Amino acid sequence: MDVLVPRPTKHQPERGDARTRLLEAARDTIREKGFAATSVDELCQAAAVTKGSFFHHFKSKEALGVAAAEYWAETTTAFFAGAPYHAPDDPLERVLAYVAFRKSIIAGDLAEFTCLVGTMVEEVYAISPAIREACAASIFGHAATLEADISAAIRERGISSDWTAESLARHTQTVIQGAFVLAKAGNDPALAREGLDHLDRYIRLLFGGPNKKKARS
Amino acid sequence: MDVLVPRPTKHQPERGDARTRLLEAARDTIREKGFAATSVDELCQAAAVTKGSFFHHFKSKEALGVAAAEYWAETTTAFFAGAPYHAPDDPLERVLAYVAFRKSIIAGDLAEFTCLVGTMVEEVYAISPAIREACAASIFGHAATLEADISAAIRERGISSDWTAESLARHTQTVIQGAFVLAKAGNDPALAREGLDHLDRYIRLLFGGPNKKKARS
DNA sequence: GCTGCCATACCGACCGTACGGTATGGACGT
DNA sequence: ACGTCCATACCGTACGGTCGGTATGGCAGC
Repeated sequence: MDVLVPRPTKHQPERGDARTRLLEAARDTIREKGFAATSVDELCQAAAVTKGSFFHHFKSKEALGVAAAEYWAETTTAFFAGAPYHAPDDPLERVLAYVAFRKSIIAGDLAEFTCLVGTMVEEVYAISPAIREACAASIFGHAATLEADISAAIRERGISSDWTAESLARHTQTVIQGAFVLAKAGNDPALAREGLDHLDRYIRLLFGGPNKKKARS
Repeated sequence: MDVLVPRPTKHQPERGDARTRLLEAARDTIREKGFAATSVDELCQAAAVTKGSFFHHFKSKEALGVAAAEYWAETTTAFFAGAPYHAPDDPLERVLAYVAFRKSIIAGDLAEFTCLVGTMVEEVYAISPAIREACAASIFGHAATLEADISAAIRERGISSDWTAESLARHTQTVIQGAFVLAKAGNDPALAREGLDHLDRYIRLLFGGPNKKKARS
């Protein structure tokens, strides 16, 4: 339990520097135990760095929280940009493929698929505006990546809607975040997948469900 | 599964007994700062009791968390049982009235309308099974109160569904919990109301397609 | 190419305090 | 007289944060 990773002593070790290791440890530990219940010492141990190193890279625990949220935003952006749901030609199919993809990655331990920034913002929204804003940037930034496809789907299908692409994009995140809460409460990932099924059904109904005629404009 | 009933004392009848005051302080403080970031001393100060009194009523901070979740379940059950959304004769109207009611109480400060057990379970699901289960009982117990109306609506409208009343009832809580997460991230209650609008639209679509928005009846 | 110098990265002992929890005893109703 | 309820004083420790220090690598001057 003592030795985890041989510490690279070079200055530019490929993605293996102490700062990154701390951010990864923060990501994993905070997702499991929450921000407040995660101690600096614990993070240092998990990342195999010392406290001196921690406070060299982050001026406070709160700063680590902000950096962790930003790191989360960066890594998830890259992850979803490279995901296969962008393949379909039809924009609505891309949106539905996104939902299916989100559902497909809900597996294994809860802390492996739940959302770091959703977890963090629940507990620190009132006590740390800096962390709250970093979490908001991650969530709403990710939601924004769906807007183009939703807008294109609205246009292509000639839907007349009393809702906007922006609003539906946000709602996907609402359902996903809520699905994680119920999965945690019930300690069952299937509860999260269930929420995604309803989201899929909702989107299909919005874009011409059984009783809806497609009105080509 | 019986729950200890807080008994009134004659000691300081005007303020309620210490146990109840502590539970109310816990409800308010934990909703704002989270469970881990709320200290026992802080709770004692807010409830105007001493630490001796705290540990007389609760054997540990974790036990207080469990009791707070149970207290939340009791008070919210009573609150929703007395709410006006049960009035309509039509079961579907009752379900929609529930959603509208949930939307209507989203106002003011975030900590005034967000869900204690949803907040708590996000941060303690992995470290306190007891609290997690108490939160689960509150969430899923509340969801279950919607099942009868949803089932009746399915029966009455004669729709064939590939989803169950139980599942849709849970989904209402998924959307509500997720709506709170986004509202906290964006620091804006309107984000929560937006989620409820989508939920309303989804339920209407499920029960017979493009019903226009309910005219004020 | 060695030397001196500096910035960055990292180390680990240490500090003040605030934390959860305990021990003990008194007030009060029954 | 006894159990419930509450108050005060206190304890051990784990917390976030500090500080003096070392190791490494880049670079300029010569």
